[in-house]
Amino acid sequence: MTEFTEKVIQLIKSVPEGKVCTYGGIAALAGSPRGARQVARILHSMSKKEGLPWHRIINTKGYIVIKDRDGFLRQKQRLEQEGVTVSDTGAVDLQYYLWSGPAAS
DNA sequence: TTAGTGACAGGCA
DNA sequence: CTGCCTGCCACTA
Repeated sequence: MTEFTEKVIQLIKSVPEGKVCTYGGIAALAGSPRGARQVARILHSMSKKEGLPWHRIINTKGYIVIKDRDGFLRQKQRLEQEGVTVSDTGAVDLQYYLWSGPAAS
């Protein structure tokens, strides 16, 4: 459990409902602008712990990109459940739902 | 140790 | 928006 990992987890848990954040954004806030992939790996590892709102993390294009088909569906449903509009393809309106960090609160 | 791979990002056509 | 390619970092065989 590195410091980077803890920060990433804290940030993700800090994302308000109805908002989403990008992998790169979380990585940057955690102190590693190039750690987007590590953020993804952390999410994949922590996904089994339902305590983390991993469904609010998407890629920089505003699209849900996930390896597991079921995971994609669960994420889409959870986002819509929080009031986030998600297209069938997994597209999210970043300019309205993007969360830029704790300072944005 | 090297090679392959991935829930990514950014630049370009 | 879509497709292709390069760069990054950590994990696995």
